[in-house]
Amino acid sequence: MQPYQNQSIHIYNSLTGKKEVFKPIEEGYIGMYVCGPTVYSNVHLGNVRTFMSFDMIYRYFKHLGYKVRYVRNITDAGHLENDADVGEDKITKKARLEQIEPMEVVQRYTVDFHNILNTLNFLPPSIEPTATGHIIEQIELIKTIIDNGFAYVVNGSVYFDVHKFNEANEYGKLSKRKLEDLIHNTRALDGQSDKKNPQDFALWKRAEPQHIMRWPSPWSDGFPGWHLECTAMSTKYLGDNFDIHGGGMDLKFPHHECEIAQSEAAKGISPVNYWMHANMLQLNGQRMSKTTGNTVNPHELLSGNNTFFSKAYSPSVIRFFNAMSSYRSILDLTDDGLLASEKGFNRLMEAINTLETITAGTTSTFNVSEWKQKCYDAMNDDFNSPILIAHLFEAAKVVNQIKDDKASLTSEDLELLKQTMNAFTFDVLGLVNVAQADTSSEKLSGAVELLIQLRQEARANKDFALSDKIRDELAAKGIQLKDGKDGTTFSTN
RNA sequence: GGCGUCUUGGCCGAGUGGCUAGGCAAAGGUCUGCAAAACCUUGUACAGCGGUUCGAAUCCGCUAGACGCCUCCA
Repeated sequence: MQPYQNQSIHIYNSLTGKKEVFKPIEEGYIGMYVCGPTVYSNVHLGNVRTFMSFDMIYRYFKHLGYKVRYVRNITDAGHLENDADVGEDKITKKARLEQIEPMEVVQRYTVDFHNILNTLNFLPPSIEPTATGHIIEQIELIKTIIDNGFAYVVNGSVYFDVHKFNEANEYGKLSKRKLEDLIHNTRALDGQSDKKNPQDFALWKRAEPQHIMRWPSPWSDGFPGWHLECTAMSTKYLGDNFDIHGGGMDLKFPHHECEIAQSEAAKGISPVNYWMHANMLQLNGQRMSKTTGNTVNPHELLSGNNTFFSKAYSPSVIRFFNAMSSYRSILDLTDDGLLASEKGFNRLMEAINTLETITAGTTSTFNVSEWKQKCYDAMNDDFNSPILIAHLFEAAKVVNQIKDDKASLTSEDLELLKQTMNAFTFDVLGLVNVAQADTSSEKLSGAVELLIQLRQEARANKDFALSDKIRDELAAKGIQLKDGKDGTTFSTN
């Protein structure tokens, strides 16, 4: 019996606009695809937020005992910048600027991407396929779409015929757009396009001579369209119809809309049962933007080397901050918000450390099993991590009350509380107990313990000048002494 | 301009047609040689104006504002 058999998850499905009961295609197994980064520069912090939310979702599924195949791609072939593009994609443009090979750019930023995610305690996906590794699959997919009459070839490029597709299908059902509206509201293009209609999108693009990344195909030496790679890779590893497809809200249109169209045109079935979209990350109430300079990258956030925040924030604090709001809400990154999260996070960690030191009583004044189910209910309700955290704080309060002899738990309940706290805090939310790791350094704690003892003696002799000196000098070094009932402890910050 | 989302206490941030999270900050208290830290306690908010309802912050309409996509930036 797996834990998921006792839980009923509801997921907000972007396709229907409703929370729906989650039922995997195959019981006990989940196929989940999330659009990964384009590795032509440092990964965008907003992108990291999306991946962080899906990391938490992945962790929760695993916690429930599901076998999850989580596929997150690497877009290393670049994608077209716009319709008027003469065949140069983002990756080659960057490479030329830096005078290096495109695959060198890809390699550098892929490594960088992984470093950041490791630092932030992400679980690696089950498969991390690259676009360049699936050119053949993409070519095959294009052939099928052409054979089915939904794409046409012009000058060595292949375009998806949106109008033809829309005759018997519904283009726009995910983003709630109507083709007629798109037609009326599409800006006049510069007329250089080979496309029959502005709404059509490229499946294959002929490479211009200066384009370095290119592959042979039946139509031309060229490269695949951006929307195609996700369709090719998701269906290859998860099947023509799979459970969950996620990504950032900005990908809903046109990217995900085009994925649906490609799949339906090629296979005749809708590819995804549950579409999930993480909302955007803002910086001080404004959209992050390179052009206006209102942007901070993950390295700068973690190092504190930026002009937006008063200090560096630890990976767990960043994760905690993210989990304090819903993945479907716009999240505004601010110094005040991060500071508040840091304090809250530290308080939670203190309570979890205290939990290891308290002892069981003969009765329970707190219903642990009921509380435990509330934690699950929170996550079952479209992964409502803010509610989960509220429950964790409720438990933290109980722990502190037990420490003050104002509450008690039987040993069974205490054990259950420990297990549940740890499971949700560390396994599901992916937090790391930094404070504990810091103070476990033996040399440091040995030295500080000695100072604590000397200060204790000074205090006993009422030599407060010395005792305060020890306290203040340590504080200046970032070591805080905490006088409690049962002696003095310390923490580093 | 089109389509869509949102507007909650000092700040952040969940949620629900009546039982009104949580965090941060604040105030009071406990502890302490004094502090700090920690802990305890307190705090009735839902943009504005109408409407539906026994009852709305929660449903409907209008207004104002913010944001997103449509157009390179995730």
